[in-house]
Amino acid sequence: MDYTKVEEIKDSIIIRDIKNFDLTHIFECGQCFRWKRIASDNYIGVAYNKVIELEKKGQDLTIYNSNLRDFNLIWKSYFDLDREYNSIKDSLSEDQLLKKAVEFGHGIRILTQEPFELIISFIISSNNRIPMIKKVIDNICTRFGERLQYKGEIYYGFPSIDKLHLVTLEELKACSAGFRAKYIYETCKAIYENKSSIDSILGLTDDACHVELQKLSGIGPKVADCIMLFSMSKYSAFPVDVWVKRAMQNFYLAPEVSLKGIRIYGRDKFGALAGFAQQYLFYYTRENNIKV
DNA sequence: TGCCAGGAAAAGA
DNA sequence: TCTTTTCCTGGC
Repeated sequence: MDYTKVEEIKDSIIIRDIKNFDLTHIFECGQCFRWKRIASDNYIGVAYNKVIELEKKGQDLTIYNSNLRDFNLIWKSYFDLDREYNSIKDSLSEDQLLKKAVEFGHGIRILTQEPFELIISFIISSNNRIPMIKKVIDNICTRFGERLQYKGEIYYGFPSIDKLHLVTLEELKACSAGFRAKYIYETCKAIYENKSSIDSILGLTDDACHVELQKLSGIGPKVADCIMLFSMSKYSAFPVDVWVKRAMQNFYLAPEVSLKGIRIYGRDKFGALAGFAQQYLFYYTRENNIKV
């Protein structure tokens, strides 16, 4: 457990002595798209149809617009607070490059986000840049999500499958999804018609989950790895995007090794902690703009 | 204007 | 099975 205690104080909760927790590291490491930076120690975002505001002061984290019930039900697992990141970091730091990456992104935590939201979000991420991904997701939420309020501002939750499967291909295109609109449309249909049940995918082993996710339209190896890592607690996933590819080819492998080969090597090298290793590597190489 | 970034699907070898 | 081409959008 990476905190000592939780207190509820009128519409907010305070988590004391929180360890391995940095808002910037968590929200800027490419795993989520719906958090808005107010300041380095202050973010507002929407998850599980709730708006919350986070503020980190010293070693304490305050979650505004929440309560103890939601903390136990949602936020404790969302922020992966029961996990001791020190042991993960110590283990990964035996590798010299990883040691640097871990020091750089010392406050990263892997979130447990909503699987359906992540399936759609990472379909949108394919061949797409982060600002554009955020814009498309925002368009979808604004048009089809539940309307929420906080401090007089309007926010929108991510639409449920019950809502999104009714949306037409044209409406999805109008959200600037481009060629991915068709993938979203088809995947929503498949999930809604229960050809592919999210709950049953959740129960699979990591390898079976990776295979099963790729049966959905618009999901290949990288997107499947992201979904299982960021929403299904399957930590042997090793998403290989252009940044991780650069890092791996630069520091561990020959330049001609394929994406598939890089994934196999990463999972073999880092085992059950591959997903954590990938996150530290991704954040380190992207923030430092390490290319070649 | 043209070119680039960014993964999956479909076509080709 | 592996490799190449096409898809869409915003920014330079």
